[in-house]
Amino acid sequence: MKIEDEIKQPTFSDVYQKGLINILYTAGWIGQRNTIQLKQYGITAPQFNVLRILRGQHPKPATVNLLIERMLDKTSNASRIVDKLELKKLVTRTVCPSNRRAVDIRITEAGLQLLSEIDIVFAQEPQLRNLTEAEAIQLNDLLDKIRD
Amino acid sequence: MKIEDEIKQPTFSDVYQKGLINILYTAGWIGQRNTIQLKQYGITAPQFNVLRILRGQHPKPATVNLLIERMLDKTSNASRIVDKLELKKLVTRTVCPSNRRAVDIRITEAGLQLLSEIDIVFAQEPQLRNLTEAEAIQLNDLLDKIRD
DNA sequence: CAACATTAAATGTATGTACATATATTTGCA
DNA sequence: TGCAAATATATGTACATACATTTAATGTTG
Repeated sequence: MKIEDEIKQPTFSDVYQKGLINILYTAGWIGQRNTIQLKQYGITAPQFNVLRILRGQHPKPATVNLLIERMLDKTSNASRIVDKLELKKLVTRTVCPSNRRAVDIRITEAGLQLLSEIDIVFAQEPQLRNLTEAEAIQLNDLLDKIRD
Repeated sequence: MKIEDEIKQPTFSDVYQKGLINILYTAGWIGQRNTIQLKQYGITAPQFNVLRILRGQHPKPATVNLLIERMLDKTSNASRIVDKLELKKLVTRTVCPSNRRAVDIRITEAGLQLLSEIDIVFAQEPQLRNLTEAEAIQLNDLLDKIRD
């Protein structure tokens, strides 16, 4: 559905303004779908994001700093997201031996197991399925260009 | 900058997965810029969004339901965003005479004045300035197609 | 018209975002 | 060496998100 109809705004000042709104709206639309899918696994989208970063590092640990660098939303509070994951036994947190200011965060076996379950479900229901491969590449190029 | 470098993830499972992450990341990037600009006017992005909807209705009132319909994030809590705007005297809230369950929300003169100031600043610093008009149109088409 | 369902908004709770500040550790250098 | 600056993380506060529940008004129907 066209963005004009989605938010019931018949006109925009120009196509740039419209593009801006469209990115924000579409991101919210995707985020909501993700939230719903993740809910049945008892985690939120930022928690899922952190778990995937930790799996990428596994079996090496990550620090809070590394998580902040790689999170989609760099200003969010990684400490408290790790708190929640630790409560669910999906990650461990130990003082880094070589730098006692830092904290080594590791994904647990339970965390890896949970991610692999979610992977299967997400793979079965591919996102952006409406785009051809060429269109998906085009989209990536346009988005990268916006942030130049 | 390419999304691979932004979040330091050298590869993605496919170009669709990459596009998905790219939309979420770019939306966050835009949102952060907006937040910073709006901060000097003492309002947040959702509050700004609600004010613009109310200006679109002006001088007619809007209900909370209408706001929810038109907000970029439809699941957010419009009641409490209106609370904050009312405290700042940017909107008024009166019981709707024809349906005493509903509330008529109107933007005040101060609210209109604030929006016109922000408009000037935003117009001077156009968003998506790196795209040509043709590219912006292409982007809108791709995003609309994703949500089909 | 009374009882129940529906609708509109507000409120409660857990989590996350944004940002300032605090605490502990390490580093650099006078 | 000792002390200030820098670094790594945690904590506090205000606001927003997500969603369940509550309150009040309006519709509906036997």
